[in-house]
Amino acid sequence: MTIDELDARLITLLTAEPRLGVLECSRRLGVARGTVQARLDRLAERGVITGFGPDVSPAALGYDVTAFVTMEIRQVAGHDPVADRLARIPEVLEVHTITGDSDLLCRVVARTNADLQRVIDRIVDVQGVLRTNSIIALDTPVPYRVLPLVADVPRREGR
Amino acid sequence: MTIDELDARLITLLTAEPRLGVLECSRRLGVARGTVQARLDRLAERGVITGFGPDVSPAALGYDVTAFVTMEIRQVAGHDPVADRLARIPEVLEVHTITGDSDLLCRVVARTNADLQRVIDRIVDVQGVLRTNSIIALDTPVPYRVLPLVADVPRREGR
DNA sequence: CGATGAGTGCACAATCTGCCTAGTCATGCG
DNA sequence: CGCATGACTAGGCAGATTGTGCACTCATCG
Repeated sequence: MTIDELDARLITLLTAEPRLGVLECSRRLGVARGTVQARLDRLAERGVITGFGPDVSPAALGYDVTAFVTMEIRQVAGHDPVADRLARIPEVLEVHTITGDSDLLCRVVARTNADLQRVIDRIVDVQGVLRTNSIIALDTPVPYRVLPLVADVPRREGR
Repeated sequence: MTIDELDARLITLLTAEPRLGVLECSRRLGVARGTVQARLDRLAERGVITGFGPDVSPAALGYDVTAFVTMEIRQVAGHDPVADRLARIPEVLEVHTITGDSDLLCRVVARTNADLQRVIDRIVDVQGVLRTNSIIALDTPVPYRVLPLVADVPRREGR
C-alpha cells in the first residue's frame, strides 16, 4: 500500500494546519475540492490515516516524567493477560512485546520521579510480572513524528 | 496545570469521533457552544491539546517493522549533534536521551527485517554513534493512548 | 459589596459541507 | 482500434456550521 505525492502533500498540509477544511486544502494544493475529499476518504479507508484525534500532551497535564520499562514475565501465562492488566494502568501509554532479554516494553509517564516509583510498583504488582527495568527519558530531542516518512514514500516508490 | 471533568469528556469525545464540529460537541456534552469553543481554545493555549493532526499509520505505508534502538555515543560531542543527524533519517520516528547504560533511545520503523538492517546501518553511520543495540517490537498489545490518563486527571485532582 | 471569570442563549453574515452532474483525459483490455 | 473505467475538474444547491458579538446570570473572592 502506498501513497503518491499529492497524498503526501495533503497529509503534510493537514499536519501543519489541522483545522483546515476540505475546501481550503483544495485551494492550497491547487486541485478540485472533490479530489481532496476523494483522497481523504481513500486514505482513511486504506488505513493510512487512522484518525484526527486531538493530540494531548501528558507533560501539560503534569506528567513530566517519561520512562521506558522493560519486563520479564512468567511465560506460561502468555503475554495477553499481562498486557490486559497493564492496560488498566492509566500511566502506561503503550505496550510492546519484544525480542531480546525482556518480554515486554512499555512507555509510562508519571508526575515526578517519586510518582514514577508508584507507577512501577503498580506494574510490579501485576500478576505474571517477574522483574522490571526502568529507563528514564531525560529529554526528547526528536518528538514522535511521521511526516518525514510520509514525504519519503512517494520518492521511494518512483514518484 | 490540570483539567476538569468537562475537559476530559470533551477530549474523550473528540478522540472517539474526531470529525465532530464544535456545535455537535456542545450538543453531545449538553453545554453551550460557546463553552465548548472556549474550552478548546484554552486547552490549546495551555498546551494540553497540541494539535489535531491526522494520525498516520506507518504500517499502512508498508513499514511493518518497528524497533527500539538504544545507542552509546561519543559523549564529548554532546547529544544534540547526534540527534540532529538522526532526525534526518525518515525512519527514525522518535529520539530520547536516557538514563542507564545507553545514551539515546530511538524508535524506528522499516519495511522488513532486511530493511531494518539498512536503517540501522544509516544510524551507525551517524557521526558520534559508537554502538547500537536493537530490540524489535513483535506485537503491540497496547497501542499509544492518552485517554485513560485524561480520564484519570480530574479524579486525582479532586474532581 | 463590587469585580471577575465562566457559562448560557441568541443572532447574523460568511463559509463550508455533503451530494450530485457533466465533461475531460489517460489507462488498460478485448 | 474502440470502449469501459477510474480519476480529476468545474459548477451548483440546500442545509449546516463557524466566527463573533452581545446581554444576562451565577458563583467566587478580597
